This record gives sequence, structure tokens and C-alpha cells, in this order.
Amino acid sequence: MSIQARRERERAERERTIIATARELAESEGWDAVTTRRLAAEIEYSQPVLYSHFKGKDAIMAAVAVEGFGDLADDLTAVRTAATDPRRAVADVAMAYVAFAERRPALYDAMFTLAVDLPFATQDVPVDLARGFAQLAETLRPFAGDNDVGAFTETFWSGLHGLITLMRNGRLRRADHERRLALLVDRFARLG
Amino acid sequence: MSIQARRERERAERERTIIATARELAESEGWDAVTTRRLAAEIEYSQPVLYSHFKGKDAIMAAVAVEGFGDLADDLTAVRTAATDPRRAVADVAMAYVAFAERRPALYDAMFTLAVDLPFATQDVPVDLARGFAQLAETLRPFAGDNDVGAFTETFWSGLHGLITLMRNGRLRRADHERRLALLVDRFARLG
DNA sequence: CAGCGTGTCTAGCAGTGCTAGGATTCGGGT
DNA sequence: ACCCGAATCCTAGCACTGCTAGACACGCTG
Repeated sequence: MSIQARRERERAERERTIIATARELAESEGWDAVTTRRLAAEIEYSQPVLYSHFKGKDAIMAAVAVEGFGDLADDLTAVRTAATDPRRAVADVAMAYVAFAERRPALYDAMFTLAVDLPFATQDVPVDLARGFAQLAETLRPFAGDNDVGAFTETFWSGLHGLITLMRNGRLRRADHERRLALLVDRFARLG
Repeated sequence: MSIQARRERERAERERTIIATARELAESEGWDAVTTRRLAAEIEYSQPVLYSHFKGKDAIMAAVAVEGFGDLADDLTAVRTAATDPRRAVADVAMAYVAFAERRPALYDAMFTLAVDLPFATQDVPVDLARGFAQLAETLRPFAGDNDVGAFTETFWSGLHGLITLMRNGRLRRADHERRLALLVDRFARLG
């Protein structure tokens, strides 16, 4: 029994290594650099080993995205609980969200623009995502008014996501970034 | 002289064929189906011909995106000039924008999520893009208040773009789409 | 100690974007 | 009318991608 347990333990550790290596590679050189050959060489195994852990490259990216959901939720939680004034909380959470996306562009892409299918089909993935979303929702709740808190939060979230993606692709001038962010916060963090 | 003119004319026509074919292929089967081999077969030429017209596949996608900018600007112009009430104009323009993105997902992707570098480096491309943006800006101007109209418009635009991309990738439930859209319009199309 | 499974690697497939080089066709000068 | 030069186009191939079949070797079980 214990020998099989050791094997499963080693296997689980290797899986974590794969995810961590893929993430580091993506964050330092972009997702284009994360090829199955490169990743296999980095973990010092052959390519087919990757496929014994994951269904394919998309599944690896999805696993990395899951890690990202956890990190983002942690960031938002820390910022929200530190803020006192409700309006200031919205601004701080928005800044933290944007900062996360700018600090880890590749990770953010895996979470929200790439890897469409996998992370949302399973059950345990939305857990960390929901945790992050809940932080946003709690921050915005005081300002939702008659609106459904979920829809209100989703709309605000879309604004953040749009600002980030359009700016990253050069569709928005980087100069006015803070002004736009403040403007978005002002539109949602008000009463009535 | 006239013989050379004919050649240039034929060459220009072939270039338009390439762009049109790439667009049709992308809209009907997605950008993954638009390979250089497939595209070359479709226009009944060999692959290298494509590279005598465009620097690479990205340049072809950029050319398709340029067409899209024109179409989108036309749509927005038509809707805006038809509306009378300013607030209703914002709602109509927002709906037209979202409808465009939903009707031509591949085209919208080429315009705003893929093909990063090329379309914004040149000079003539932002013309059609600016035309569409100007329609948005004029629609929102009555509600900008003290804010810079450009930044105000960009922020609203980001909201639309975020709603579209997050929903397309399954991050937002499709059910609440109209509610979120109305909520976004309500946040921006108000005085004070 | 023999034999069976499990796990891993080598080698290869089909496909991608892109390009070098040769063949073919066509226009212009004598 | 001829032939040469040049422009145009295609065949063939490179380096790379994600992914997989089959051979190989190791280690546990009887």
C-alpha cells in the first residue's frame, strides 16, 4: 500500500511541477514560448509524460489559470478587508485587480481570454473564481441600490476587464489609464 | 503604360479577393480554419502569392480588421442618426455595438483582441476606427459632464468590450446579458 | 528467480507559417 | 518576326507545432 502511496505522491508532485513550470515560462516569456517540447525539457521528462497528466496543452493552461484564480482572490480579499470607507474600497479593489492583470499578463490571459472550455466545465474550478467574484460583489454591494448585486458586479467587472484588454492591445492610450479607471469607479461607487 | 496599369489593377483586385476570402472563411469557420494553404487554395493560387501581397498572416488579418472598422462605423452612424432622445441614443448605439460583435465574432476578434501590432502602427487604419469612436463619443457627449469626453467614451467602450469578451468566453451567464447592458447604459447615460 | 505491468522514451504523423529556387510566361527592342 | 530579359508564379522544403503509437526497460509480485 505505502509504495503505491509514494508513487501517487511523486506523481502529484510532478504534476505540480508541470503547472509551476508552465506558469513561470508563460510569465517570463509568454504563452508562445510554452510548447510541449520546451515544457518537457524544462521538467526533464519527455513530452508524452505531459499527456499522462493532462489531456492536452489546453488542460495545462487551464490548470495554470486555476492557480491564478486563487492568487487573484487572495489579492482582492486582502485589499478589501484593509479598506474602511466603502467608496475607497471600490477604488482600491479596482486598482488591485488592474495591478494583478498588469503584473501577470500571461496569467491573466489564461484566466480570462484564453482556455475557454475547460475551467468552467468542472466543478472545483469555479470555487476560487467565485471567491474572487464574491470579494468584488461585497465591495460593490453598498452601491448596487435597486440593481441585482450579481449583475451590478458583473457589469463593473466587465468594465475593468475591458480597460485591461483594450489597453494591453494598444487600443487605448496608456496615458489616460488612471483617469479612465477613476471614472469607472466613480460611475459605480455612487449612491442612487 | 496601359498594360502595366492593367496588371496593377488585376493585382489590386486579387488583393481584395484575398481579404474577402479570408474574411468569409473566418466568419464561417473561425480563424483557426484560415490557414495559408487553405486560403491559397480558396483563391486558386499558391501560398507564396499571399506573401507577395502581405507580409504574413497577421497582415492579412489586419486587413480584414480594417474592413471591419468601416462596417462597424457604418452601423453606429446609422443607429445614432436615427435616434432622437439622447439617452435612447446611447442605448441604441450600445445595442448596435454588441449586435455587431455577436453577429461577426471572428471579425470582432480580429479588430479588438487579435492582430495586435499592425493596424495601429500605420496611418490610414485609425481613420475608420476613429470614425466609429467618434460616433460613440458624440452619442455620449451630452452625459460626460465635467469629464473629458474622450476618456468618458473610452471607459464606456471598455464596458461594452468587457461584456462582450467575457460573455463569449463563458465567464458571464448569457441569461443576464440584457440586464447588464441596460445597467451599463444607465450608469453612463445620466446627468450629474 | 521468472514473468508480468507499469511507466517512460524514441520516433513519427499531420499540420502550421514561411521561403528559396527553378520554371514559365510575357513584354519590349532590334 | 525573333529572341532576350524580366517579372511572375509554383514546387519543394525548412523548422516548428500538438499529439500519439509502439518499443523498451525497470521494478514489483508470485
